[in-house]
Amino acid sequence: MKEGPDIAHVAALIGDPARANMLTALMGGKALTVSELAEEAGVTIQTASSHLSKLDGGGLLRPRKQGRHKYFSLANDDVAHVLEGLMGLAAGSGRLRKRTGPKDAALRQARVCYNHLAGELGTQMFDSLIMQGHLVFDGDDLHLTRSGQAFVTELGIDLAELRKNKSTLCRECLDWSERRSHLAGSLGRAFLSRFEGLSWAKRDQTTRVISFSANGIAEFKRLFPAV
Amino acid sequence: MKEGPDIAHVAALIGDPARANMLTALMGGKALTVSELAEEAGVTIQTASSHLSKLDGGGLLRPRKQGRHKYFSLANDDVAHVLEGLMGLAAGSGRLRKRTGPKDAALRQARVCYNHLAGELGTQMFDSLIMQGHLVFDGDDLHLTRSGQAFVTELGIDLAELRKNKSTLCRECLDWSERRSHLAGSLGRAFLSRFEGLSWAKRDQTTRVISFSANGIAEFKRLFPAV
DNA sequence: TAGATGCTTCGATTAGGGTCGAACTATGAA
DNA sequence: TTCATAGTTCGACCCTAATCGAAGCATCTA
Repeated sequence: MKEGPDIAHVAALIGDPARANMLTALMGGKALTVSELAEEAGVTIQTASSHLSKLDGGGLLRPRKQGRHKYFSLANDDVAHVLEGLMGLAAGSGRLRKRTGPKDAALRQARVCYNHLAGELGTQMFDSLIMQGHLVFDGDDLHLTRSGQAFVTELGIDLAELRKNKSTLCRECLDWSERRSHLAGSLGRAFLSRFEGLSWAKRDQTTRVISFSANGIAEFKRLFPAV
Repeated sequence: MKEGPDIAHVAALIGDPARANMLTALMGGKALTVSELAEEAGVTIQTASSHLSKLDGGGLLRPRKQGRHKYFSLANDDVAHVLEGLMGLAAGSGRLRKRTGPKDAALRQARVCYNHLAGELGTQMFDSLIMQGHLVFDGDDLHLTRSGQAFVTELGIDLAELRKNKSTLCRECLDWSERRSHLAGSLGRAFLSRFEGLSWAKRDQTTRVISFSANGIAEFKRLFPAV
């Protein structure tokens, strides 16, 4: 009847509670096994298996077999982007899964969004990088300037290694809690893993919260002063 | 079980074919009545009414009563943004509702995305505005420069009037066909309606196609030269 | 007031899909 | 080879939600 892509099918895939739980869990960035995702979703392994094959069929996931384990992660940044958008809508219409608790505050401050830093600190980092001229918009794309290249290298990130990766280096991602952009792409990932490597930050394994050490937050504020 | 917004509920709302058809129709930007939407979705009026109250309850729609008619439009740009994102995913996974036909080509060239110009011409306009320095990124937000203000005023757009509106003036919106940004926000709307006012462009009432006149396309290319 | 039109509500039907138990396949360990 | 663990497939059950007819409410026209 109508032209254009079949939006209902994808949305229906995300629309089942069990599958939505799995996808939300995968927003943590870590690849998870079928059993782990079953646990997350609160269903049996058979059910989870069925859901995962549907999600995979819809192009939302990227499966990888390793021995007798099967790992799933989100297919790409676009998927993560849409999921964040949906979270924004859900949060906007005032529906939270649980009442706002202390954990939510932590989530708002710093959380992982499919591998990179999101929340207040995420947007602060993004704004600061722009303001310092390390990152500029080139039309629609984000571009790391010469000064930016020096900056990240100084921090101990291997740019040459990152560029080998076929995925985009810099990319903006909309934050559902902040309603502002933060940095995604392989550079976004690299930042977060560097913070972890320096022991500035640590991911909670079950929630998506990222907790910074006292020293870590100080170093962070030094590198990325608020605008 | 998990923290964060209830993504499944919103996604499930979009995930029903009838509702997805309605939302897609509303991406055209025009407010539509219950009966019109029922027609679009291919269901009876009762069914449509039920669907619409659910969508409204989920915060996706903005209803307005006018006499014995009830008009619905999308609640805001965020909703349109998520829908475009979903279309991108659906298109990416190779699912089109119908085989690609001649109408699709027209859709790719210029279509309406919830009120503003999308497609090739949309991204061309956006890139051109950036390149000419009429539009700049200010952190995460888009900003109309002094030269840009002169530019749009010259074109006959009343900026003072637009600013009275509470919604954002400039905003970027990701295009599912082009995978690039185009201009949304009240300025984006104003551009499109100005093009219509000047008889440069005309919207098809049933599809989302925007057709430019020969003169219109010439003026457009003059104002927004390709980069 | 009477009639027509647009929409909502109620109730009954029905189909699609989520769920899990049980059986089966595949990989790894001993 | 034998056992254990991870995941898939099959089949049956069951529940939600989409659907529409019929009746009711609201608004406009004459």
